[in-house]
Amino acid sequence: MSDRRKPFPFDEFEPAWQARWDAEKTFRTPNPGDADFDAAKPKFYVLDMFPYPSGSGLHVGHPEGYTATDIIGRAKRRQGFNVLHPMGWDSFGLPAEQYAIKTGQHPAITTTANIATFKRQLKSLGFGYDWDREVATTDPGYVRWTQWIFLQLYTSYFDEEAGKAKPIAELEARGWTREQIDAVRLAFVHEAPVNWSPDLGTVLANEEVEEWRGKGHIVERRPLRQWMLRITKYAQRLIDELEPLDWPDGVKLLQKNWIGRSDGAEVKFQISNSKSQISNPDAASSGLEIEVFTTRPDTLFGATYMVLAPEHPYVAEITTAEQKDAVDAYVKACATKSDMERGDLSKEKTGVFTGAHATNPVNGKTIPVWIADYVMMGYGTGAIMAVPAHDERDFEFAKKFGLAIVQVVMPSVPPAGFTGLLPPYVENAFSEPGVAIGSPPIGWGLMDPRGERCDLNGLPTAEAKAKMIAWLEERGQGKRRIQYKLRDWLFSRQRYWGEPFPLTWKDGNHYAVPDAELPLLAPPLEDYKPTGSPEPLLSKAREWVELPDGSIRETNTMPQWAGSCWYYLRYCDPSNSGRFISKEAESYWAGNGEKPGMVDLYVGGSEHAVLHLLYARFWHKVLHDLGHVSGNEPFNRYFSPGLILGEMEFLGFKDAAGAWISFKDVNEQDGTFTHTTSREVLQKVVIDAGDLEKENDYFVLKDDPSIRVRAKAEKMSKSRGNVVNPDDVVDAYGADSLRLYEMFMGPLEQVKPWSTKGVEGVSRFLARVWRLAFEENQAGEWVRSAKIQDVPCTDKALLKVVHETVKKVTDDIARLSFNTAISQMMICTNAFTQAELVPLKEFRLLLHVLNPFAPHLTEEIHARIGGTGMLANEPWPQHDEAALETNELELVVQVNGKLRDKITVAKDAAQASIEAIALGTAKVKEQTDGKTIRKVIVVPGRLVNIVAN
RNA sequence: GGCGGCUUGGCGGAAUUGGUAGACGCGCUCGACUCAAAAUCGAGUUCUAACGAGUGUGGGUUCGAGUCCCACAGCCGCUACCA
Repeated sequence: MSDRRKPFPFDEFEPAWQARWDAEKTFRTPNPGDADFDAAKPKFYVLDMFPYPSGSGLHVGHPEGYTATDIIGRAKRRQGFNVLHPMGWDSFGLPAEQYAIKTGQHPAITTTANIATFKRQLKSLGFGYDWDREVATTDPGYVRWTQWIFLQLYTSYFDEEAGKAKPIAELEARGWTREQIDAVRLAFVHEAPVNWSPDLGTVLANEEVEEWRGKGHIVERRPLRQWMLRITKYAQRLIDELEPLDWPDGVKLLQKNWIGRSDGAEVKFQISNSKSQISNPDAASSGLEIEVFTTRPDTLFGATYMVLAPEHPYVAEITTAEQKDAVDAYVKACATKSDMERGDLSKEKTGVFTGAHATNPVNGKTIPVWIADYVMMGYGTGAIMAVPAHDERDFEFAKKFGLAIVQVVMPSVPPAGFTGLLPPYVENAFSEPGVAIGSPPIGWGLMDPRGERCDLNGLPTAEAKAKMIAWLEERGQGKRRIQYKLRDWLFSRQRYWGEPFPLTWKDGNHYAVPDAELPLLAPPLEDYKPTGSPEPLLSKAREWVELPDGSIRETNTMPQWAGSCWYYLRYCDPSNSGRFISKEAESYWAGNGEKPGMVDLYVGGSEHAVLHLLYARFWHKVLHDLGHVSGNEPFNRYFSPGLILGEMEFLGFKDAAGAWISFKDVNEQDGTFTHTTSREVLQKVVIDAGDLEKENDYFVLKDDPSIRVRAKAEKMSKSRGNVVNPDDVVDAYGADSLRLYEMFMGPLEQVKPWSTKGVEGVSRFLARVWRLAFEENQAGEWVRSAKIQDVPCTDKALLKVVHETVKKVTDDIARLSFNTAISQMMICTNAFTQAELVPLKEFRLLLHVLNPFAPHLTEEIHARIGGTGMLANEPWPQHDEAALETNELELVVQVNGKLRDKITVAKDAAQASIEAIALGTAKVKEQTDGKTIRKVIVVPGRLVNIVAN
């Protein structure tokens, strides 16, 4: 590789420029208070999602987003902004800990080594980061403030009336008891079934379960005492305050769906034969009530049975003696089932009758109470009223167990053959909105003992819902309820490599560690192996845990999310030891208040579009409520780059019998496919793109259609062996080529396959730019080209292309449309190549706009052709509008919408004369011959369309 | 099942508000240079011999549709018994 002749000497000048940017701190960002800070400059905060420094180093997916932000940052800087573009490390995490388990090496050592590799790689790509602001979530100086923020949550509660967090000191002043306060803290202790993984030795958040299961780890349900964060209090604000943000609609929707607001009602059902009643038949009035949540209170007249989750606390109480054995067996079976088994939709509904009955509050009817695992304890009240006619799941269940089905809604547009009476739904449930019927059933109102009647008949679903809720509320039988899917955030882990909770326990109470003692760091352990029991790893360090005054430390640690929830704040003031961010820095980087968010542009993978972004927004809102930050959102604009897939591969072909024969080895020299299992050569076929014909998702060889070759791009992965290492690309083609290629592949947000040939293409383009300025002499040295001359540009067409390029590149950068910007610069370069001579001034304009994309190459050329200073410090160029103007325009002439001819007219030609010219051309006459001209449409500067028939 | 996205040459993709479909790059073909090759430079390249046809399929709106509307199909992503 090293003796391969380079098309331009990037291997010499790229490291030199990187060293110079480092030494001169070219991309250092002045903060308020610094000597070189200029308050008049507007701020621009462009942020990358910081990486987890894994052992395998940078992946080509990383530079995709990083190059995009680097281009924006460099351009904005030259456009007069004070640009904050920092980088850091999300350095807590499981892999370093698992490595420690294997080797006994402290995770900090592994982490430091990995960070060094990542940093070297990032620098080799020439990114203009302000490395003075580098942060790592594992730094003691950072942990300290992560713990401090946790204590802010711990010492706050959510004031429902104000709709915001407030310090618990206010409650203490009001004389609240410790117990009352602990019940409302934003960080609280909760005993609940959680996802425990014995082999990882930790509890996982619901959201993380599938990820780790997928990697082959065991995850089971267990009731454990855990720390939780009360994010559910912010559910509504997390929806509402999303609205003004400049995020992709898809991501906003994803967050909204995750929070999952449902509007409905809570309805009370009286249990008519709970044990307490059975033992004391007179105590009917104090009978047990069970609340259900429903989004369709309008269907209450159609509720024919009730279902409780197997874990529902009243199951044991209401179950009759006859049903006890069956119920116990069912509950036990559900408890041992994994979530996966329970969630399997394809399986049949199961359930058991409890023997109990409930009274439907609207019609006094007695309905049976069942338990079934299709009702979840974690959502709503863990109990439902079943309306089989109007809910698919209830319908399926009722069918299976022979329960009554009563229709109470009919479609607004009755189906064909509808008689007007009730054809009980026999095929499917009708779950869409419609019109209420049978609510109440005919004649029923007269029989109501209290003379109360809730008549929904004839009302459309929305109105029927509202009326029913009002009716229930009036009688205390239920109330409107808004339910969210979002659950409180399980915040504790039992790992070693995470922030310890700054808390101690004494006599069953928890206490905050005093601020002066932060950061509270975990002690080194000799053995990092999980204990196998849910006891946190830190509990092994007895000396650390047991304090002289008899209290003990909390031994849980925080999840990896903790550090990434606020790192964007720390970059604004990374070394402040007195505050997590100074007031001045916060107020400057938060902006002028026109926009809710602090970060102007946030770029990072969509795998974080729900959790990380939601968690960071939650923390930011709490800090905002407590007066620590001025805006209520962290990220104004968010953008996620599309995944880069591996190179397209030829995977196999179909044999005569139609069976897929897979092969991995294609000998490109003789074009033979080798069968992977037998290793014998099956057939000789030359694979050549031109020989292939597309057919569905595979290709057919033109001369032998029986042989099919499938081309497919797949995710990069070690097991597939299609991972591209950025270091190799930089070695072979240079950093500028890698940067440019990743931006040229296609729209930033799109999923796209890697192509080595594509890298060669952009590398050739950069070489062409280089050769505009230099030519190689006999000695193999690059000397200034004779074509490049410091003379005024007399070539109007060339001047036009150059200024079009300045304009388009400027616009495209703002639109994040880098692929089209690059294409325009290629057009410009081709124009220079074909020109007689290269006028220096115009050539410099190209270098200026190419600079953010290919910073090394452009700086090198600039310096070698006598430029002073660095392009990076030059103001951004402006295009000359006059150069874009032309005297003549080419117009398209269409007849009936079809292109027939082209005409050239003066720029300011009158419409009438354009029409006359268009109608007069030979081709138009030919097309309109014998027809009547009905209409002539002239679109100025574009076309003429003649309508004739 | 639900929600979202996508579908344009041999390939990646362009067409910002409805106005020349296929920019730019890859690949391929031919030519120049070379003993030869690589590199480089130049010409060509949607399909079709041509008339014409053509942006997943069928319909609609419009002088004009890749772009807007309706229906359908295929692919990808997320989510999942959320009452």
